[in-house]
Amino acid sequence: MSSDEAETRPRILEAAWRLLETRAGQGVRMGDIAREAGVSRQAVYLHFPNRAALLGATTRYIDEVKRVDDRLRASREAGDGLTRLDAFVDAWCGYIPEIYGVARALMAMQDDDDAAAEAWADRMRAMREGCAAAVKALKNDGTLKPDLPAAAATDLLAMLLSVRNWEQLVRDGGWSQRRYVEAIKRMARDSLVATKI
Amino acid sequence: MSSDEAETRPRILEAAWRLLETRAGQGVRMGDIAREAGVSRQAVYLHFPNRAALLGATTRYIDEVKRVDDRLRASREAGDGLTRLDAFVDAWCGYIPEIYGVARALMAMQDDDDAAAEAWADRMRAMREGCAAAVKALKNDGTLKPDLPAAAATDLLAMLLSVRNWEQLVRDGGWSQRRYVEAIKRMARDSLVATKI
DNA sequence: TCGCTTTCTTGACACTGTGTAAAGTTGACA
DNA sequence: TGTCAACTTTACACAGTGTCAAGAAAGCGA
Repeated sequence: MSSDEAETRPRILEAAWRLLETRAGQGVRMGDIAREAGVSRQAVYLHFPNRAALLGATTRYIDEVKRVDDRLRASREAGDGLTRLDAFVDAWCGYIPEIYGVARALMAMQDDDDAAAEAWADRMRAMREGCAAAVKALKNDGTLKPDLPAAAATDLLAMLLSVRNWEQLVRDGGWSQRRYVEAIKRMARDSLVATKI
Repeated sequence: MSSDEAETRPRILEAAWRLLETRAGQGVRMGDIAREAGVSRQAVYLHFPNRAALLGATTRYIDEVKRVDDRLRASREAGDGLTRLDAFVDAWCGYIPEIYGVARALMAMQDDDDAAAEAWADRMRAMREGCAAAVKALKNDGTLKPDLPAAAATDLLAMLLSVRNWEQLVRDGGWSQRRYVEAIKRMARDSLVATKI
C-alpha cells in the first residue's frame, strides 16, 4: 500500500474539514469523519490519538491551506497604527467564518478535554499577538487612548474579536459579515484610539 | 412524608446551585446533584424531566433568590440615558458572576440540547430588553451616536455584555470584576454615545 | 517466490453519563 | 386497615469515545 491515491492522513483532514464546515461544527463524530474519508473508524485512530488531536490538526491544516499566517502578517505592514488596526480587524474577522466549524467543535470540547483546550488556546495566541502588535503600533503613533495601558487595550481588542462575538452577531443575530466587520472596526477605533480634540 | 424537613424540590435546586457554583459549572452530573441533595438520582428525575430543565429551573431559582429582576429594573429608573446605561451595565455585569456556574453548564449543553438552548435564550432575552431600554433612553436624550440605528446599538451592547466576554476577561484573563465593569462601561459609552463636539 | 512489515479492516468491548422502567418501601391520612 | 404519594433500589437501553486483537493486502528485500 503506502501511497494509495491520496495519502490517508490528508484525506482524513480534508474529510473533517468538509464535515465541520457543512455541519457548522455540530454533530461531527469520529465515525462520520471516517466514513467521509472512505476509511474505517479505527484508521482515524491510527493517525490521530483522539478527537482533540484530530481537530487541532484540522485547524493547522486549514491555516496552512488558507495561508492564514501570511494574511495576518500582511496586516502588520500597513503604515500608521490606525490603518494597521483596521487591516488587522479586517484580516481576522474575515478569517473567522472560514474556521468557524472547527472552532466551534473545538470550543465545545474545551470544558471536558484539556487537549482541546490547549489546541484552542494555541490558536488564540496567534490572534492575541496580532492584537498586541496593532496596539503597539497605535501606541507608537501616540494615537492609543492616553489612559489605556497597552496590555488592557490588547485584552479588550482580543475580546472584541472573539469568535463568540462573531457567533452572536453574524450566526445568531443575522448580521451580514460586512456589517459585522464595519461595526467591530468602529468599536475598536472608538474604544482604543484617542479622540482628536 | 410530604413535608420532610425542607421539601425535596428546593433542596435539589439548592444542591444544584451549590455544586454549579463551587465547580464553576463544570463536571456537575445528575448523580452529583442527587447525592448533594441527599436524595436518589431517580428522585431528581421525579421532579425534573431532564438535565436542561433542572438547570433552567436552577437559574430561575437563583434569579428569584437574588431578586435579579428588581435589580435590573432599578437600573431603568435613573434619570438621563447615560446614567441609565451605566446603571444597567453595572447591574448586569454584577449579576454575571452570580450565575456563571449555571450559565456555563447551560451554554455547554446548547449545541446538543434544544431545551437547554431555549432556557439560555430565554435568560438572554431579559438582558436584551435591558439593553434595548438603555439604548432607547439614549436615543430619547439625543445622545445615541447619530449614525447608529437603535437596533444595531442594542445588538452591540448585548454583545459587549455577553457572559463569554466576562469569561474571557475575568475568569481567563485575570481581570478583577471591578476593572472589568469599568472597562465595559467605558467601551459602551465610547461605542454608543455621541461624542460632544 | 517467500516472508516480513506497514497500513488498514473488522468486530468486540470497556467506559461514561443520560434517561427509562419496574418493583419495593415508608409515612401520612382517611 | 387500606390507599396514595414520594421516594429508593436495581437494572437496562443508548450514544459516542477510545482500546484491543485478529486478520487481510500490498510493497519490498532477499
